[in-house]
Amino acid sequence: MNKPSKLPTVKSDKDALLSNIALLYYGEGLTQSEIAKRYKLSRVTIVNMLRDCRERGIVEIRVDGQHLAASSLSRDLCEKYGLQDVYIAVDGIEDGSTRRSDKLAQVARVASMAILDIVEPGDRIGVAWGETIAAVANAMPRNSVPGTQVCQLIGSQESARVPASEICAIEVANKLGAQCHTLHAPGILSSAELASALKSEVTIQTQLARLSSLDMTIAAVGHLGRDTHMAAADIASIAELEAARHQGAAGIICCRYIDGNGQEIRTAPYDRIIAASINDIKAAPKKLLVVCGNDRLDATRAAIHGGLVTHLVADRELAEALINS
Amino acid sequence: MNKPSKLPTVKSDKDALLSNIALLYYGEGLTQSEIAKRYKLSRVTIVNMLRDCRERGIVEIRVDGQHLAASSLSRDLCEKYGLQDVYIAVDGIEDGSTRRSDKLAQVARVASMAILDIVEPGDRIGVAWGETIAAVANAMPRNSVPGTQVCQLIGSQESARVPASEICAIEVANKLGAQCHTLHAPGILSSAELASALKSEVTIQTQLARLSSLDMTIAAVGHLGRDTHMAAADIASIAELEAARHQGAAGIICCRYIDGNGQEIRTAPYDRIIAASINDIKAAPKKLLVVCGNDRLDATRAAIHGGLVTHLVADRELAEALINS
DNA sequence: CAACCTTCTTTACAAATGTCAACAATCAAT
DNA sequence: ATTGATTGTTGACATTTGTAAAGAAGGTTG
Repeated sequence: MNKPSKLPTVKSDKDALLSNIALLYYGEGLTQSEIAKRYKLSRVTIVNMLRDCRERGIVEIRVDGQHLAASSLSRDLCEKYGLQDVYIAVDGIEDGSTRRSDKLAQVARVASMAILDIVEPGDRIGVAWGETIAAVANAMPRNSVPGTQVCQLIGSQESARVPASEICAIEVANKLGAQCHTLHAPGILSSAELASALKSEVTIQTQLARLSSLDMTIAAVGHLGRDTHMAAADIASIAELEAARHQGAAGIICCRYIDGNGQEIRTAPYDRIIAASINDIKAAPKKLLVVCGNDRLDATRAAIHGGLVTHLVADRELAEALINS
Repeated sequence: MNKPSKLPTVKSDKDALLSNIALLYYGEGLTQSEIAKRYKLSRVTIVNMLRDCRERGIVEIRVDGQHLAASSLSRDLCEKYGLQDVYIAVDGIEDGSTRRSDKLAQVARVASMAILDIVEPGDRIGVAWGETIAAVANAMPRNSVPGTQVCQLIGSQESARVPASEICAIEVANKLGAQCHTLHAPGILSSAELASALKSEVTIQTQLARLSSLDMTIAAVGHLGRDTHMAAADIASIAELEAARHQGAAGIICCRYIDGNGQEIRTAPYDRIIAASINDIKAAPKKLLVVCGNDRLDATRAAIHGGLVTHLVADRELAEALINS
């Protein structure tokens, strides 16, 4: 009466089985042994299947962003700075003993949930570059949003600390199931002339033009200290950073200096850089800024004042500092 | 330097903490003890918090519907019957030893994932009534879809086996964060005259009118056996069911009889019923049918042939029977 | 046929988790 | 101040889970 085939194991029939087992475990709350009995498999197999489910994104565990942005601190910050949403990563211990990497990981994780809250189908999303952005890309769960595009905001550049710029963009795109527009140019060139020439190449021009019509940006903000990402990636020299600081630079966003009011400061290596402009960012209706660490207090305020932020993700200490300043 | 308040515990600051802990546990993969240490709480507290997170929908564990509809059986059924998607619940043991309640629970769980796949923001969704629908409502995770409305398809009626019709609709609405339009009338009246009078009441008329412009329906299909839901809920008598069967009724959907081709059979208690019409269902562009059990084979085929189904959720045995028939 | 790969099983053990009961601290309000 | 409710803690315990190692079964390939 049934088909004679013993095991109907065409390729992805396995997927269907995995999903069903995931439902029993995560949904119904059955124990692994119960499931094993039911399907006449060993418990070890069930364990492996469940791991598979998580790794392959068949089950997706996500945290509701609304709740992350629900604290009173969040609301206070929204009001004080005119932001749309503020998501706060709260790290347990107050005495600063948490390592920066732990803190950053948590901020990144919160950011990744915030992103899923903010992104809408069809959005064109600009992704910047840096330690923070890399952490965010890494933390994002696989969760497609139909019709999205991801654009790389900063030219490709190697850095000891961080995967290259296009790697970040591609990872975000993969996680979102988005089409990815990479920027086929280095982030920094040796002379302004060369940069300028490159920018007039049709292909590059097209890529840069796209950045002026973004729906959303995901960026971090850097400080001007000597261990800043700009220096670590050989984009700016220590001397240039020093000079920028003297001209009032309070922060770095998308490899561009901004002053305390968020206005752009076009000083070296400004014209050797290939990246989205401050105006490109400003033009996007949704602008997510992800920041971790009190040393970025001024930079964060600057970015906000400059209209470069609509949604903020920060750690609790920074958030408190923002309120109290 | 900081605010003097010892614990910034305004109402939902706790939610923010819960989310963060959920992220560490589910996202980062930290162990409960590690989290407890980090936040200086006891492990028991963490356990409780995580339970809270799940119960309150702060973490949401969902299974990707695509994978549920990925088996070759699904694809075969889509092709054979011209359906858009078929989701199959695969219960472990083949010898039929699985209790119907277990099987139904699994089908319902699969259905609830399917629903999340199918529903789009702004949809007006009709929800029918019965054992199956109740199970689906129960299995659905809390997952809001913006701008959705839920409409009760069948008037309110008590039944020993199943929570009343409006309860099902309301539960689905709650889970989807949808506005809920209940039907303020009994499902069955003692006479056609009374039913007719009631249907001309403006309020009822408005409610019924809404049902002709649904974006999606969620229904099950009943058989004509004597333990059918229609009888259990005192909507149709055994005699009436018998009569309907003689007139060729092959199934019941939304308290309406349909013949083997899915055409409506307007026999008793047809005109004493207050519920959506077969045409209302037919008019919806997305029609999800949830069925469990081989005894509904004919009824399911009938509903499909009548154009009352675009998406199907079924258990594996039924799915195989549909393929082999 | 033999070698090999993949997949699942069994067994065993260590670690993590859920749960209980009894107890402390805090806060509100009588 | 006493009472009660809430919230979290401790310690103890049984269960569940993750993981490793060794082997069986089936299919593929040279």
